Amino acid sequence: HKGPVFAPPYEPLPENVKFYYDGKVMKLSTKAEEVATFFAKMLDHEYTTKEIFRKNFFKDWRKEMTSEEKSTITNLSKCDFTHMSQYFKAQSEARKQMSKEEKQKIKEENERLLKEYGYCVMDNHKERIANFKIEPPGLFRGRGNHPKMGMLKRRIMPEDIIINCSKDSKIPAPPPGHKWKEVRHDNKVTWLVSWTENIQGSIKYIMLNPSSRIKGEKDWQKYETARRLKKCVDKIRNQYREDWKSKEMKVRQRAVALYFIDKLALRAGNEKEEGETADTVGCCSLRVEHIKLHPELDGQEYVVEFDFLGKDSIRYYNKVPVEKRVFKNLQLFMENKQPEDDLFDRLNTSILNKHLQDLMEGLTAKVFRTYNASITLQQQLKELTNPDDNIPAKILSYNRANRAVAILCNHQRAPPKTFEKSMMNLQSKIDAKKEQLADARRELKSAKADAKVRRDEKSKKTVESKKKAVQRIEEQLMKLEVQATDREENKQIALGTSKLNYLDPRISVAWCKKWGIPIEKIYNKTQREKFAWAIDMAEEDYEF
DNA sequence: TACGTCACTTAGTATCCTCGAC
DNA sequence: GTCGAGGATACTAAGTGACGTA
Repeated sequence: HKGPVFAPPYEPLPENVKFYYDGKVMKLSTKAEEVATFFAKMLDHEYTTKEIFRKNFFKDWRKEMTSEEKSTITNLSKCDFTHMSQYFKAQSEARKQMSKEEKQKIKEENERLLKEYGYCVMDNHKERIANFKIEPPGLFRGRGNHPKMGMLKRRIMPEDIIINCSKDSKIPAPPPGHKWKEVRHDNKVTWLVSWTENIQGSIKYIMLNPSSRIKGEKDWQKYETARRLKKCVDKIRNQYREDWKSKEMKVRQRAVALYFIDKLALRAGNEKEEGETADTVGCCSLRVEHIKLHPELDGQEYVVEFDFLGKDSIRYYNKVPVEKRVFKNLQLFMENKQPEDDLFDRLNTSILNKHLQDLMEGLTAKVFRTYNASITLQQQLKELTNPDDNIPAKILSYNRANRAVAILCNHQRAPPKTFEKSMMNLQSKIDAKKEQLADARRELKSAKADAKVRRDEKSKKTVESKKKAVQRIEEQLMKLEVQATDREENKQIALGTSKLNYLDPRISVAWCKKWGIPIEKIYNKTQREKFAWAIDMAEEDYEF
């Protein structure tokens, strides 16, 4: 491979773009100016109003200032970035207004870059690289209530980069005047380039595209492990139900946690360093404050109410009736504890996974998510597909099955910004269609009356054609209404994540083959590339 | 067993691009 | 031909889990 593509160097602002401090123009040093532009570019974002963001930003910004600047600029509220912000807005507007030729030129440059840096050769195969561009400097945007939001993500230099390539290959050349941090030849790992990021101190990697052999094989293995779980899941379920009665607290907690992971598809819940990241939890890290026990709720017995922030600070809210034994155990686990105490104080993911390893080779907590997602898709497809339906209706059924999985896995999205508007557009289409239908019905009625009087062939024919028109409009109306329901149901649900990461693609391929649905209706180009192995492999009788 | 490091998968959002309606 | 909605893609954060060491 040719190594990474670095972020373009900073281009100082034109002289006429001003920064003001305390109402007065101030010329910033290049370094300080660059960081200021990061903030200016985000000025419209809610982030820049948040106390933590501002504090972190200001602290890191000051580190980039000259001592003179440092002594002048002491208060972020006195900084005026609006002129800079306007400049960037104008720039992006200008970019949109560019001529076709200019746009074409940029496109060609991108293609050239992709051609040169976007591929590597692994085991004699040319493979696409996923992210060959190094992340540019900017302000860290954590998700949720992140304590480090606003910190400066520093610029990555060749001197930060570790190159991994085979011994006998041509070693990528660093940019002129620079050196790599290290060149190594480790064929036990899949990454080509790595560097350490300065916010969390974690390592970032450049790896291959999902279409590559190495990723595809891994993906396939993942689903094979989930299929092995299918064979022993009944035994495991019986086992944990037995364990609810165990004399040992640790075993009981393990069994209840596993029940949640299995039934609700919760994530494992590794421990996190406090204060380093947003406060989110998974199953093993649930705290007492995250659940409420209702001996009875809305006519159901033994209901557990979950309310916590999971990965990416996405809220998990669910009221679940559980078995009496689970309920009693939870009461026991919560005895004499504070809200901020761990629910499963004798348990962590390492203990749980060691136990799972004993039950089945290669079994870990996350396998349950894959298994339950895929098995749900298969069942739902069986249930929802109506053989007599046409292709669009069958695809709707597929989406419904997909949605059931997304709900199980709690895959959410922010409602699209244009959602209300597009919903209103659709509604006005529906209203118009309804009026059209009323008109058509009226016409039909008068045609019928007319035919009764005249009793001739011509008026009979008119009745028939008016009848057909009504039918057609009714169908169109129904379609629109289905579309509206579909969109409404999808408002806050993201289907993509489960499709890409949890659903054995062979189930979908088999379903397409069985019902004569073109695979392109289910998977777009990228997805077909990623799932090429499954499209090759699965026949219509494939069973997960 | 606690802890840190490392490698890899999973995740939502921002931005780009395409295609159909007008 | 223009415009905007929505799908595709790019981006990178945030998880999981293995492993080595004390």
